[in-house]
Amino acid sequence: MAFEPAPFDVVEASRRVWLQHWAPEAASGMAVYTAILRSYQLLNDQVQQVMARHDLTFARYEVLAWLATDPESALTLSWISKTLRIPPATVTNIIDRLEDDKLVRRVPHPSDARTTLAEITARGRKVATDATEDLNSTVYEGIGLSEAERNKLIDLLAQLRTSGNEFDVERSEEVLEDVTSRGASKPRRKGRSEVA
Amino acid sequence: MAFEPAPFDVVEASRRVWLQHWAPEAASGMAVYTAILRSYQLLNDQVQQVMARHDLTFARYEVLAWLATDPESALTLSWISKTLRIPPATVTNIIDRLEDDKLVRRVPHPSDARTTLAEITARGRKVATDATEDLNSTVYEGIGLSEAERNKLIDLLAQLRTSGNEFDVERSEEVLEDVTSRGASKPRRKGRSEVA
DNA sequence: GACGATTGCTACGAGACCGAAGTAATCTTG
DNA sequence: CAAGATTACTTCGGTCTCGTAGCAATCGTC
Repeated sequence: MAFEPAPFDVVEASRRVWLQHWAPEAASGMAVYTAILRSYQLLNDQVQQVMARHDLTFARYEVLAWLATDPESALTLSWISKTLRIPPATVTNIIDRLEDDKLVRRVPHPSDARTTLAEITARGRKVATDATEDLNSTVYEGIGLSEAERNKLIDLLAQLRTSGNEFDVERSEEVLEDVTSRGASKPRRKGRSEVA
Repeated sequence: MAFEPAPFDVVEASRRVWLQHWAPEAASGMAVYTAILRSYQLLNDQVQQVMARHDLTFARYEVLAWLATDPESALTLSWISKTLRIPPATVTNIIDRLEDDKLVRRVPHPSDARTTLAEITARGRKVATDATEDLNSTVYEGIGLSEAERNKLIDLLAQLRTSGNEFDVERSEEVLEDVTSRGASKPRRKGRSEVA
């Protein structure tokens, strides 16, 4: 289960191969994708080790963490599917597992009989908190860049995501205000659970 | 199969949640991971669509592409496993599938009876070339950043990977020279297939 | 207010992925 | 040169994932 370093920098190797063997004009794009892929593998491996300690997968944790910080402690399955970009069938499976472990409960939606709410249990909240603290100290705080470099990286990736339409650029700001105001005393215009 | 944008920027939303609800000191690290994850999802989706057109998965393509540019047209399974960081059992499975499709052939190693070489076939080379051209034009050339920004991004991710020991930093340079000289007339000190 | 379109979720099945254990060949060390 | 350790690969079994199809509720439109 230990993470073994590759014998050399595969991103740089690929870049050189692309420059001399394939298409030079695609080399930087290829290197971006490969660098993102391998950075993802690196971090994902660490994340998974943390998740294993809490009997979770990252997908299950993600759902749990969003539920834990939701003011209603409940979200619709379709909201989860769209926001975390998890196919509906996979959401069903994830909620099934979380329910098996008593971390979440299915609740019918009060006004729309088609939709189901996932509601976090006290036990689920505890697991979410524990796993988050573990993640924070084990992985997130140890990512090896300065604060300025991290912000630059986050910014460049935001540009990449924006240009690739990874999220609804038009409406994002508006929804973000709503998310940010959670827990504050002022009433929110529209419940998060209703966004879907 | 169409890629649906998330309703808002989940990276930025998570960052705000971390700042106000969890641990502020872990917020930038969390945002880095989430940004990498979602950038990966964005690009991976595009890559997979290309792969599907060529009856490949990305893992199978990656193996094929390395074989296609190897001077011997052959690599040991263990080299593939270590370099592309694919577990041995998965390499076996990948080579099985590639062999089913006649894109690759298993060949015994000339001097070590334990090791097996995967050798690319003419058909495999054609598929690798077609898929690469498709990938280049469909995904890699269309990544939305300037050349300077791409290089900055590649550089930051290289720092991240270096600090996380994603590859053997000590020996990487030496091996890279070897990789780069492939196809050149001068004899290489040591065959790539022998690196393992 | 009825009917077609849409939305929300689930059941099913196939495939990718990979940990662990097993087999076989090679290396190491005395 | 004979164990014992190591290396290379495969087999097996389990989990996660997700495309497709189906069902049920709701919405939109005339």
